[in-house]
Amino acid sequence: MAHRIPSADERLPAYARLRDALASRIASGEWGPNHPIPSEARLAREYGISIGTVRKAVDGLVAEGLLERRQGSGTYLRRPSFDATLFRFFQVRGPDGAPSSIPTSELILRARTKAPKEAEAALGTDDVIGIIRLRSLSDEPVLFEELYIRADRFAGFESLPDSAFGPLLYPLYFDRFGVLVKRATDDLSFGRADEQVAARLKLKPGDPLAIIRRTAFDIDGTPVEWRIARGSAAQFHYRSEIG
Amino acid sequence: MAHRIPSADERLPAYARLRDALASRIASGEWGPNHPIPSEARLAREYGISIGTVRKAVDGLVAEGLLERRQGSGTYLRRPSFDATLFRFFQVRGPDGAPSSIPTSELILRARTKAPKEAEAALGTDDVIGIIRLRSLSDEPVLFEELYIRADRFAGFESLPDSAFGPLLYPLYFDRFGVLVKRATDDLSFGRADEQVAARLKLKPGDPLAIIRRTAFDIDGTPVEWRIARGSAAQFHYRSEIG
DNA sequence: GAGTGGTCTAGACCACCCG
DNA sequence: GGGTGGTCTAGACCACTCG
Repeated sequence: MAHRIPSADERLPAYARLRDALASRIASGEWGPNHPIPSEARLAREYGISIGTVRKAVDGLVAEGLLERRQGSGTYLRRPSFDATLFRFFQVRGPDGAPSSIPTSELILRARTKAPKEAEAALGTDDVIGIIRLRSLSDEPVLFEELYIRADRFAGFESLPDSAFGPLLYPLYFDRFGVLVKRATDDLSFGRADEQVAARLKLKPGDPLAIIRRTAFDIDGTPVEWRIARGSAAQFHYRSEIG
Repeated sequence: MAHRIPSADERLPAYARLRDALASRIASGEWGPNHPIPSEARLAREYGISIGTVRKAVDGLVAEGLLERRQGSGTYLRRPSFDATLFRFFQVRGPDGAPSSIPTSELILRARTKAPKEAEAALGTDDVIGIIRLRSLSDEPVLFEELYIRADRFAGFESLPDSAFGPLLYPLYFDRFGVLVKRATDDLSFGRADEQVAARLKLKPGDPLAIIRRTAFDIDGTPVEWRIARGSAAQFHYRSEIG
């Protein structure tokens, strides 16, 4: 009975209170990426509830994608590994129909700046770091991306060495800044290329574009990144499963 | 211990075997839409396992969307009510920003026919009933739809009275033909309008189109419907949540 | 072999729904 | 009031991981 469950509505069931308590301990960064959270038996002892109830709380967090069980080893933070790549919107296949090669990323610009209106509205601040990237598959440009991340969460991002960047940003956010992107919303629409975008993507001005606007949220619900990505509509292809 | 759990791998855990057994009893139509399945206590007795294990099995089916618990009443089949409307891909808002009115549907054609190649590939048969609809919001045409459903699952569909049709087909499938659409895959891409589609949607030939191809599956995994829907790309808007 | 999560038991009491 | 699902207990044994 060591842990007080903080500020939880007393009427909530025990498993819900433990789930919330664990979520806030996770959000506070108490456990690193490869350090297991306390065992179920231990949590049961510490919170004075039974193991079955602890399991139900942990089940909830696992279902939410925050935790990951490893049998025989422990329960760990899940690395921010959900398939959030924007390439899922673009099907580029070789002549044999096989999925094409590994995406690459060319960093065009990175600087502390004032957010454009749309990004400011999404992030709730205009103090941001702006990033412009061109992303390619098999040396063919596919996506032109403009990103803004909150300066208060990513202090020093501008001065990271280029070598720190891989094709994916979210692992970098996590490893260097402790920002765990938990969810994102992608907004898809359709438009036409202006001169700048056309030049970057090797299209003609006026060519049809798929436009994706994304807002990504931290584990505590704070919006930490806003981006707009543009790619040729001709290459656009998206599969959505429902049910 | 009344029920034999049919042909289940003996090595599977008890909850998994019960889950599969219940799924196949559901698929066989043993319980109607407003008839509860046996209570948890009863299932525990009949299958010779404990209530906690029954709950875990039922939890799985609830998570899959097959069942729905109603506290104090029982556990029921979930009506096929997932939001599968293709209008979710098209944002049509009034000048005040409010979502626009109720979708309407104009039935243009309905006949037993031979499926086109793509539909045959998806359905595994070319013996189908074809349906062509034009769907509108606020009297403005938004979607031009071409559907094919398996003739063996929808015997007599051609001769339903027009009055049987509402804007949504899946409730009709369920109520009249016992076909419960459990999941579907939507494939989105962009293309250009041909003369026929342009005329129906009040566009110009060559105008950009959003094209959605859907395959819908029965509860037992059989593909029962394939459709292709086209709408103006300018109105296309889709929001996807990930995480 | 010690510790972890995975499965399972055989109950209990509660909140809720409905006839 | 009787039956239902919702929560919870206090254990058990197993399969797995890792030092």
